[in-house]
Amino acid sequence: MQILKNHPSLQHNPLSHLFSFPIHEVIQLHQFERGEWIVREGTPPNYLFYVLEGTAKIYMTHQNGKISLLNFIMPFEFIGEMELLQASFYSKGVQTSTKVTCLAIPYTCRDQILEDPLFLRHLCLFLSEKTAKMTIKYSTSLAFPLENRLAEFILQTADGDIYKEKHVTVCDYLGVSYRHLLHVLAQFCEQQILKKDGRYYRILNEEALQKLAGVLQHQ
Amino acid sequence: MQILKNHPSLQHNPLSHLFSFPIHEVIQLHQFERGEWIVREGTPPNYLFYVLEGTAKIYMTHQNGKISLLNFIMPFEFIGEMELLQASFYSKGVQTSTKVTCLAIPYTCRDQILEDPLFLRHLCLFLSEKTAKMTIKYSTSLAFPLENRLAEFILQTADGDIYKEKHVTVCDYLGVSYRHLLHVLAQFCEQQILKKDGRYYRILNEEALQKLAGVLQHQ
DNA sequence: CTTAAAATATGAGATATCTCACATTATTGT
DNA sequence: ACAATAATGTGAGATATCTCATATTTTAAG
Repeated sequence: MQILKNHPSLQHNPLSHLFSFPIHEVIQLHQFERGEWIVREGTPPNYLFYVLEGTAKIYMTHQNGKISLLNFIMPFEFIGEMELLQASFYSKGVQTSTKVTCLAIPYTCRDQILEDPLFLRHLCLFLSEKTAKMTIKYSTSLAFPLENRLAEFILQTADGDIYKEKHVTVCDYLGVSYRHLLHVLAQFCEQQILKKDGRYYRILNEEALQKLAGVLQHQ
Repeated sequence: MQILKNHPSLQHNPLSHLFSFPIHEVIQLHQFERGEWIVREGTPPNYLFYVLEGTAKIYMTHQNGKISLLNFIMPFEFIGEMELLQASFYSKGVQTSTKVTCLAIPYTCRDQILEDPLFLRHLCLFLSEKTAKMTIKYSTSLAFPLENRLAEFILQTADGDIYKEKHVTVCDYLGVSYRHLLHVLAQFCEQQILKKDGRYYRILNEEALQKLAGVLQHQ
């Protein structure tokens, strides 16, 4: 992790207008390498982060050794906001998938931050969307088999007609075993929906995927 | 649904201190009978509700006809806060399980409400907890079989050593089929963990349930 | 009190998903 | 360039969970 000083993003940062005090005096710019842990599971961070560039993954480990990939974090999302609000919150692990640049506001400003109505409203909106997405994930995970959820995931993450996500990541994300993920992918290939092309999969029949994903229909 | 006028709860309501304007001038007291729908799925409400007494259930219907019972709503929780924040939010259905009394703030006050820092902070905290709970539900639902999740649910809802939740509700809540729920309950009976007593189940071996629930271990 | 609707119950067979064991290929750190 | 680690791939058998069909009992509505 690296702290960038005197970087232009600091003066004209996208959060400053949410605060009534001169946030640029305390805000920092942190840069993480790919694969670094921004937050270690169980250890609350000392900053509220706001991602400017890059993506990361939120993980948690269960007693039985299973690992859940709870979500991807994208630019313009917060990290550490739940620990800021509730000191007792159990921190999930956050690991970068790419190089990540983010704004970092030290928790020492907690009281000031949590009194700014513009910021709080922004945070409410963020949390509301976060809840809504997680609720959808929860309910679809119970109501539909992998076939449908994977179809949606492939459509969401494909680059043109090429699907190339890492299996290990995907099975943590969709909450199924590696074995079963491969099994359903093989099924898609048999049905001529996908075609394995070396290390990638090529989408042969996008309509079929859309049909499978369509039944999830979350508004 | 009934609107109670001039009720003492209105003057000394637990929300008034969160607002900088005289909320008691606009706040109402609504009372719903058992089984009534406070919010119809897909139809945003016109009020922000705050439950004072009673409990309710949040439902959503999937394309394939499956119904998810997303959560129980307890006293001192909000209803309709997500629609208040995001007009585009798809409303889930909310049905009372008992008689429910709640404070109702008309959406016409939206702009005033969403500028009050104390209220916003309270709402952030509420949403943060809501997200955290849903995240736990999501990840445990994927990582553990019904056996463990049901054990926890029985411990949470039992009245002394008597478990008497409705099967239909429970299988919507835990996201499994009715058939499978009965199957696992029968297993518990075989293992002498429960004993069916007419319409109820009696807990014979609480330690066994605690052991099963223990592996969920969410901090 | 009667009837319709909801909830409970059970069997049997299908399917989705998991575990484990093991082999092969990338990727990464030194 | 090499070794260690991570990721991929496959088979076989077990288990969790679902679907459907059908019967009985309880609850709610008129």
